[in-house]
This record gives sequence, structure tokens and C-alpha cells, in this order.
Amino acid sequence: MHVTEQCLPANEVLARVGDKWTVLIVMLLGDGPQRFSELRRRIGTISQRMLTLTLRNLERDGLATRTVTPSIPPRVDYELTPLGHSLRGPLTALGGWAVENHPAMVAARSRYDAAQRDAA
Amino acid sequence: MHVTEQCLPANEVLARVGDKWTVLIVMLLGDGPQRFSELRRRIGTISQRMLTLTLRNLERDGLATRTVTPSIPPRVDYELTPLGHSLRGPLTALGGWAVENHPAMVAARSRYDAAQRDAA
DNA sequence: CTGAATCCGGCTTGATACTG
DNA sequence: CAGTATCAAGCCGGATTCAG
Repeated sequence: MHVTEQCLPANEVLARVGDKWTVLIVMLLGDGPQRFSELRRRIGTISQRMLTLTLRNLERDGLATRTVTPSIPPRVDYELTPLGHSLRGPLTALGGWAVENHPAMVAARSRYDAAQRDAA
Repeated sequence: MHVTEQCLPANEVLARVGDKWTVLIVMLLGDGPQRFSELRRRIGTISQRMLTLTLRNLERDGLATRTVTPSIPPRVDYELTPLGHSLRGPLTALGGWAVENHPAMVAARSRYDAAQRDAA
């Protein structure tokens, strides 16, 4: 099996999960079901629009469920599906790599940029 | 430690690696050092511009090295650094999840889109 | 062969205002 | 409270052309 064939779905998942808010929200939902406003408050800087869009996409991809309680005021809870929970494993693995090697990447960038400046 | 703090570097790495070509190129470079034209040929559909940009970013982040052989015609080889190789582990883990669960995601999308059409 | 420079279309994100 | 609609801005990726 060629590498490229493995990479098509892998890249699609990465592109999907690599957007600005998905990882954060999946991890927050890992703590258990939560309301829209609770997620909004915990993230702090996200716009209503992006929170809605990201949650919609998670629902669409079968990673989360959306439960509406028709009360006044209305209440909507989001929860990871088993599929969504299963994503947390590989995600935390990559997260572990990130926290461990992020300093090295930042350092490499500084060196590279410094070298570029010297050349200029 | 809050989840959000873990997620900042994690998301940065994912955003970096979630672009259109990085994963594929890292995996191809996993086979060993390769020339610019060889990568171009193996990928097939990538533009010169994006191959150059992606490789530059890999070099900048310390994930790959760029070796120029000043001959005529010039020859440039790219190779993963130890840091780059260490990324392959978590990457293949997520890749495994992707190939395993990609069908489920596609199916979930179809269901969701069908439900949306019915509602309309 | 490898890569830089330019232009351009599209998608993603964000701010703002409005609704049930 | 939980959205939807609209608009503007910015970045990404692709095609093309030129250069060492």
C-alpha cells in the first residue's frame, strides 16, 4: 500500500481537525456534556459564529451530538459521541508531542529567521 | 493544568501540520532523503510553489534540512531531522485513526446532509 | 533543476446586527 | 440563551512567468 493512499484520509482528518477551534472544543467536551454558553465562557475569545460553525461541523461528522431542550430560555447541550471520544486518544498523543517539542520548533524558527535576516 | 493550556501548542502544531501538503511530504521524507524533483514527481499534483513553500516551512520549523549541491544543473536534497522523524509517530497514530474511522465520518456526513435536505 | 515573483479567486475567520 | 444573516478582511493555494 502506498503512503499516499494512507495520507488521503489522514490529511482530510488533519485538515478538518486543524482548523482554529476544533481541537480545543473536542478536548473541552471530553470533560462531559456542556451547554453552548458554557463552552463559550470557557473559551472566552471565540465568536458566537465560530462556536456555532465548529459545533455544527462536529455534529455533521458524527463526533458530537446536539440536544435541544425547548424551554424558555432555550438550552442546548453538546456531547461527544463514541467516535468523538475515540479521537481524543490520537489527539492527546499529538498534543503530547506538541507540548514536548513546541519549544524546539520555536527555537528552530528563531534560528531560521535570524539567519534570513543576516543574509539580507 | 488547564486543558486550554495544553491545547495552545497542540493546536498550533495541528494548524501547521493540517495544511494541504505537510503530512504527505513528511511521510514521503520518512523513506529517506529525497530531491526536490523526486518529491514533485511522487506527489504528482503539487505546484512548484507549494512544494517550495511547504519545504521551506518544514526547514524553518526544524523538521527537515535542505542541502544544496552546487552543480549544473543544481541539486537540492531534503531530509527529516530527528525532530521531524519524531513527529512521524503521533502522525501515523492519527493516520491510523483516520483510515479506520474515515468511513464512519463520511457516513455521518451523508446522514446529516440527508436530514438537512429533508428538513428543507 | 530549483526556485522567486506576481496576480488572482476562493475559503476561512471575525465583527456586527438581528431573531425566536 | 442560542442562534442566523450579512459584510469585510486576510490568508491559502494555484497558474503563470521569469531567473540562476
